[in-house]
Amino acid sequence: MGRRGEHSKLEIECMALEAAETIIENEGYAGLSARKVATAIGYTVGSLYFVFRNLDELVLRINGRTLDQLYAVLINALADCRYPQRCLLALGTAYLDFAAQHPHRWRMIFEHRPRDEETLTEMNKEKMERCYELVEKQLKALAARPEEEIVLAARALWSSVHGIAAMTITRNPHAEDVQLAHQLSINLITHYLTGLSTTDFSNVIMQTAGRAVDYPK
Amino acid sequence: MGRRGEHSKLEIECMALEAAETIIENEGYAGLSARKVATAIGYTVGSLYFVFRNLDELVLRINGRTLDQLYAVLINALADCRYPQRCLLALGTAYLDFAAQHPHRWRMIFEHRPRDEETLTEMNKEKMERCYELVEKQLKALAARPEEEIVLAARALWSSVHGIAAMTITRNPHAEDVQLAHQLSINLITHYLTGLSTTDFSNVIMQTAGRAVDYPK
DNA sequence: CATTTAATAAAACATTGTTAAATATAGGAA
DNA sequence: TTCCTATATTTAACAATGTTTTATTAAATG
Repeated sequence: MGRRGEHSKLEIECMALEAAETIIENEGYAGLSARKVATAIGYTVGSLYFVFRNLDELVLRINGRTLDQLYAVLINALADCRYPQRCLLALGTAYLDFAAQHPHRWRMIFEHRPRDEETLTEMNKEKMERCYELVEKQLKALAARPEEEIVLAARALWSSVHGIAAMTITRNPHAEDVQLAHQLSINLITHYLTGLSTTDFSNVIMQTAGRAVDYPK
Repeated sequence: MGRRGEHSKLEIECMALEAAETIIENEGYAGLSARKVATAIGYTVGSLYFVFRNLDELVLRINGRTLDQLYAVLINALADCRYPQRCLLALGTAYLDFAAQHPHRWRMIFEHRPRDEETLTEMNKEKMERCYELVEKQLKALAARPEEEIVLAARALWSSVHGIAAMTITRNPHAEDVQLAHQLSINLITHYLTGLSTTDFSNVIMQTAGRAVDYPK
C-alpha cells in the first residue's frame, strides 16, 4: 500500500531484471509475464510500467546484459591462449559453452521480436559488433591482410560459429549436442583458417553488385 | 448459419494454411492470430480447432511446407551447376535468397516455440536433415573421404551458411544485407573447401568425449 | 497539523488461445 | 412432405495476457 521510497526506481529496475532473468533461465521466454515478474519482486504489475516503457524494453535490457556477460566470457577465454589460431578456437568454444549454459537467455537475444525493431538494432547491435572485433583482432595477428578482407573473414567466421550453435544447441541441450557443436566449431575454424592461409586473396575479384559473381577458384 | 459440408475438412485445412501463410508473409508471426485466420477464410474461430489441435500445430504445418519449398529451391539450384564446388556455392546462394525472399516464414522455422518441443523436433527434423544430405552428396563428389568426415563437414558447412543468414538477413532485409550475405557465404565456402582439400584428416585425432580436445594443427 | 506530491496498488480494457455450449442445416426415415 | 437426428458451425464463455487509467496511501513540505 504505497510504501514510498522503500526502493529507489533504480533498485526496482535491477530487482525486476534479475527476477525476469531467473524466470527466463528456468522457464524460458514463454514463461515470462509482467505479473510474474512483479510479484517476484513484491510489487504489483502497474509498478513495472513505472520503470519500463513495456515488456519489450525489459527484454531488451536483459538481452543487453546477456551480451555483456557473453563478451566477458569471450575476453576471459582469450586469457588462456597465446597463438591466434588457438585464440579463435577458444572463442568458438567459449561461445558454444555460454550458449549451452544459458540456452534460453542466449536464444532470446535472437528470437525476441520487439514491436519496433529499430530501437533494438541500434541498442544491442553494437554489443554484437564487439564480438566480430575480437575475431578481427585475432585474424590480424594471424596474417597481414587488407582491412576489408579481415572484416569479411571475421564476420563469416563468427556467423558460422553462431550458426553451429543455433543448429546444434537446442533449448534444452544434451551433453552430446554440446560435444557435437564443439567438434563442428573446431572443424570449421580449422579448415577455414587453412583455406584462408593458402589463398592469395589479392587475385580474387568479387563483383556482386550486379549479381555477376566471379567465384574464386 | 452452419453451411454444412460446403468445404471438406481437408479443404478448410488447406485454406487456413494458405491464409495463415499470407498473414505471416505480410505481418510476420506477431501478426498471426486464430481469429484473423478464421475470418480470412470466412469461418469463425471455433472451426479452426475442428481442423487443428491448436495454433502450434498450424504453425508446425506451415513450417513443414516452408521447409518443403526450401528443399525444392535447393534441388532446383543444383540443376544449373556441374562441379561440386559450384554446386555447394549455389546451394548457399539459394538458401540465402530463399531466406531473403521469405524472411518471416524462414525465421519462424527456427524461432517458433511450440508448447511441446518434442513433436516439432520429430516432425520437421527430418526435413532439415535432407539439407545436410544435399551438402554431403556434393562433398562426396569432391573427394573420397570417410563417411564420418563427410557428415561432419556437411553439418559444419551448412550450419555456417545458416549462421550467415541468421546474422545478416533481418526480418526486413535490405538489398545490401543480402549482398553482404552472399559475399560472406562465398567467402566461407571457398576457404573452407580449400582448407578441407589441403588437410590430411586421417592424422587428426579428436577425443572430445573426455573434453580433452587435440586440435588439428 | 494540513496540503501537496509522488509511489504504489487496484481496477478496468482490449486482445489473445482455447473450450464448452448453443444453433441451425443436411440427409435420411416415417 | 415432415420430422428427427447427427454434426458442422457459430456463439458465448473462460482464463491469461500486456497496457492504461483511476484510486489510494505514505512521505515531504509548509
